[in-house]
Amino acid sequence: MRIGELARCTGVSERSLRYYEQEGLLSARRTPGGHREYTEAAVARVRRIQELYAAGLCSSKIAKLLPCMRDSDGRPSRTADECLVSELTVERARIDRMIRDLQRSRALLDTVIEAASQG
Amino acid sequence: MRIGELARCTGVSERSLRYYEQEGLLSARRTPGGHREYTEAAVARVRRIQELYAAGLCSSKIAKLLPCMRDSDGRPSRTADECLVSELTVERARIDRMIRDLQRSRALLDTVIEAASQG
DNA sequence: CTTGAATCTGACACTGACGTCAACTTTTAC
DNA sequence: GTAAAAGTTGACGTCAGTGTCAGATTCAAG
Repeated sequence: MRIGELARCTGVSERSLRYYEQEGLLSARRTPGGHREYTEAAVARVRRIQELYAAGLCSSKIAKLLPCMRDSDGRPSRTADECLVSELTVERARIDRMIRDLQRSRALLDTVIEAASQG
Repeated sequence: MRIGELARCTGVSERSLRYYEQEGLLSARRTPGGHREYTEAAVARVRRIQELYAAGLCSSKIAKLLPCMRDSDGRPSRTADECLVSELTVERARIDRMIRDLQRSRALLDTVIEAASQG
């Protein structure tokens, strides 16, 4: 699978896919001519990367985290070391705060929307 | 209350407070010399602004939304019009998706953290 | 009146994921 | 073999909120 197809079937731009490779999040075999060749597993991986970006993790954190996660076609290739675990624990706390904040903001929007539909 | 005090007691930088004013999110009376004078209500307002920023709304959305919310010292000065309601509904849907995504990512982190503490 | 702390405006820098364009090469289709 | 389509690298631009610095002004205290 080449980059165009992967882009189409994940909805992620080619630019982003090359960026992911540059950041060490995604790898690809190369054709003799230098074109990227992706496996089917890349689709799930790209989706997962997007998910983690959306959760506010930066490239370097994702790069360290990915090898510790069970992939669609394999067991995790690594276990998180002590340092990574402490980083991830911090991220998890941040995510928890973020969820709480989003729920509050959602409630605020609800109030305004409801007030408009009533009044 | 001047800008330094407001910054200290909200934890938001003076730079950001001036930016909020520039974006129409926060207003202040001025002393004869031009220094900003904030009321007590500004503290709650700044916290609310930060909350909405954290929920991913941009300045212009927040600017339109704020007058429709009940403030600590007052009833909403406006009701959202049809256009704003539809924008807010879109934002609410985005927030809902974001919460779901965060919960998924949180679960992923949990799995990795737990695997490390077990194995 | 003077001094120092606080504030003012305006401009430029940064971050990080990604858009976009240029110039070139590889692959694909006929 | 040739043209079109797809891919390559590299560089620079964007956005939005904020950091930071410079130079000028105002405020509070002695």
